Amino acid sequence: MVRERKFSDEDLFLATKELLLDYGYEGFTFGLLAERLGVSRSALYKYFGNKEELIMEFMMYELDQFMDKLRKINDYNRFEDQFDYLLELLMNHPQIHQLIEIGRHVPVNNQKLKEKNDKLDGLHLDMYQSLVGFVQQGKGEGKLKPHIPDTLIVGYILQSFLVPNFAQIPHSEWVQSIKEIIRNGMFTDDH
Amino acid sequence: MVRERKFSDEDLFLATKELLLDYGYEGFTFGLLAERLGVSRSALYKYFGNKEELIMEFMMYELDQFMDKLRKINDYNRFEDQFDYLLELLMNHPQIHQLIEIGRHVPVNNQKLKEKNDKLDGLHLDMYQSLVGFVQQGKGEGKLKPHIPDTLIVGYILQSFLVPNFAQIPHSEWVQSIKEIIRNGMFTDDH
Amino acid sequence: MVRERKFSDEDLFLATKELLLDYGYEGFTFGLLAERLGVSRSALYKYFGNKEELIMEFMMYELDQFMDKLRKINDYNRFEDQFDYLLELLMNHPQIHQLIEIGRHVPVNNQKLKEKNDKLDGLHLDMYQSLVGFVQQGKGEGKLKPHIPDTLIVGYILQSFLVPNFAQIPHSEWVQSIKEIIRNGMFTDDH
Amino acid sequence: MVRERKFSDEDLFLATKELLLDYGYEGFTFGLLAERLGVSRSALYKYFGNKEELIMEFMMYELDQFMDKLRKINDYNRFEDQFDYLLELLMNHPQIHQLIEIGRHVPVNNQKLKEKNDKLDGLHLDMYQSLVGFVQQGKGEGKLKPHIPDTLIVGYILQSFLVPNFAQIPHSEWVQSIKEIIRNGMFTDDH
DNA sequence: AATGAATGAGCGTTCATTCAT
DNA sequence: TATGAATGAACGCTCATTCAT
Repeated sequence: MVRERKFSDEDLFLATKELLLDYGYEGFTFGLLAERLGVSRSALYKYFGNKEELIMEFMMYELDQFMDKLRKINDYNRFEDQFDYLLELLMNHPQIHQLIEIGRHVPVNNQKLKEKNDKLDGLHLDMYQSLVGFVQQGKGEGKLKPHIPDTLIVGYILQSFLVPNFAQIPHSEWVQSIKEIIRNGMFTDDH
Repeated sequence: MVRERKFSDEDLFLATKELLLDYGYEGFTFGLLAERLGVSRSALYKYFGNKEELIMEFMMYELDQFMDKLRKINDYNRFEDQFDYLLELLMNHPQIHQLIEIGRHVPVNNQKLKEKNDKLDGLHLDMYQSLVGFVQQGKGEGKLKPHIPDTLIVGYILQSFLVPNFAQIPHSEWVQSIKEIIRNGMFTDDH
Repeated sequence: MVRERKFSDEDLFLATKELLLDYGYEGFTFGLLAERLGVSRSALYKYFGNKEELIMEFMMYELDQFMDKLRKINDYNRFEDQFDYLLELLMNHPQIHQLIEIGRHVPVNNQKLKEKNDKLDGLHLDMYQSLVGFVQQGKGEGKLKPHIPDTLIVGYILQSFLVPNFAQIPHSEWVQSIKEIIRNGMFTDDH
Repeated sequence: MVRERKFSDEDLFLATKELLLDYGYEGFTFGLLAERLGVSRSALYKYFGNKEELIMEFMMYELDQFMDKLRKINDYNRFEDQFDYLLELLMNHPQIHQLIEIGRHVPVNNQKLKEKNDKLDGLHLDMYQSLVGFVQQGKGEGKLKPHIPDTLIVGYILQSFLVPNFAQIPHSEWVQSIKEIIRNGMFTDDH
């Protein structure tokens, strides 16, 4: 009964993700996105009322997916296992932190957007609490140093995956090293 | 005899720095800069052919200054002292990494720009090598774990200062904790 | 056997009228009209080639209806009765003049439209002549001042109903006053 | 020291006036205006922050000029003379009423605009009061019929000059007839 | 007959950049 | 050296219009 769409939501969200990471919020334009999808700029407005809305929807889509996986951290009882699971997860979603930062740049002008933003904040909070919960479990088990602020630990772990791997170190080695730094730092023990 | 310039390079670069950090690359405009300097937009074109060039020049200026200080790391013989000096330095230039990231967003369109970009890459390399030298000294002294890639160590240290301090942890405590994570990780020793 | 239309011409023209009066020619959009009719925008194109055409058709429909009533003016023999009938009629179609003005804004781009426009002008002429006929009858009966141009009299009567009633004078009083001005002017007789 | 302007404010306001009358508020575009002035659209933004502002400024300019002349109505003592002066004035500014109506369409979004709007409302009020004063003087002198609402008299006089002169009746005759209708209506006295 | 998908022209607006003085 | 005037490309967005089902 009707023409077939030239692009799926997945296509669009994937392109959005790449462009956002490459150009940031300001640098992201409908022109860029439309070009990448092979459609006209105006076509995008059929699905998203405006730029903010598009990015908000994308953020929710992305965070939703991430949260589904993050919540599975509670399938593990021991902190060590949770830690392994978390790092594995972050490895596969290395830019989640960066995306969230970009999301903070979205100006919230109207009611409709405000609702989306609140929903997004909710997801954000979920994630944060999930991670703080994990940190506290670690401290409770005596595994994490108690005097380091929770927020620093959380931020640090997220940030770790943003270190650019210029020298193209093989992935597994890179991750192993990150894990080790997080666990035991960079310094040897004989100090 | 000749009219005096209404603004110095220092003024200009300082304003540029603040604006870049506040608004990002896309948000940075000649209008903002001119306004802050109290001159007309077109006046800026006497000194910088275009926006990219201006930012490139600024980057070089900034990196140059930073490198002058970074090179002083060699005034110290012991790795531990170098480490302390480096962290102190980074603490006072927390945005150096961020600025470099912004610099990466500058599109390189023409030859002239390409030359500047290469020059900047050169400085970048200097900095990188200086830091890698420091890392190797640390490894040589048996202080740094030898199996962690040099580039990861360098990147990690730089990145550390970008973890956002949302919870407003006092600065000295925050820095101490960062140092400790870098040195000895987040985990306790009883493992 | 065939699918039934989801909206009648009457529905459509009524909606068009309201929207035109509310939003003017520029503010009138297919989107608004489609929404009010509960159909898709593209459905409208089955019946009207384009926006201008639609408005033209509407104008003709509207003028036709009005003319049917206006022609009844000839049911009356005496000018006075015709005058009363006319004012009554205009009172009940106060926007007819306004709609005609809006109609003038429609750009006539192509041949097909030009034909419609000519047809509309024809109707317009009918109306005009009908009114001029009325005026001449008035002059023939010695009721209307012979030296005032026919077209001014016609235009004036039509225009009278467009004076905005900002002060919310009650309708009957307003109309009575208009009638009086038309008949005997604003000035008292003692001059 | 600087390039010469390609158009004066007078040029611009004149073009604005014509376009507003031809196309209405919605139909008026920067593209149209720029084209008529022979400059680029963006050049206009040097002088007017946005469309609303431009139209507001124009309105004030236009009303200011009109008010300067309207105020001179008080140079005359007798109502009859005032009446003659007023009609003469309106003849030379036939669209003033129409322009004000268009002015009402301008959406007032921000503070700066609100101020301009208030100023405009002030001018508007001046004009209205000036005219109502004139009407009351006429009633006081027993020249105007006391039972016709002031606002209708004012509106009617303003509206009179909007009757389109399709038949191209010579100007002086047209005006004389309008005057007569206003004074003594369309009807002869023998009724 | 009717639909949702898509396009393209145009709008208001911003901004880097060039021009003429 | 510095300026205000002007341009043109691009942006976010709207809407009449066409397409394919």
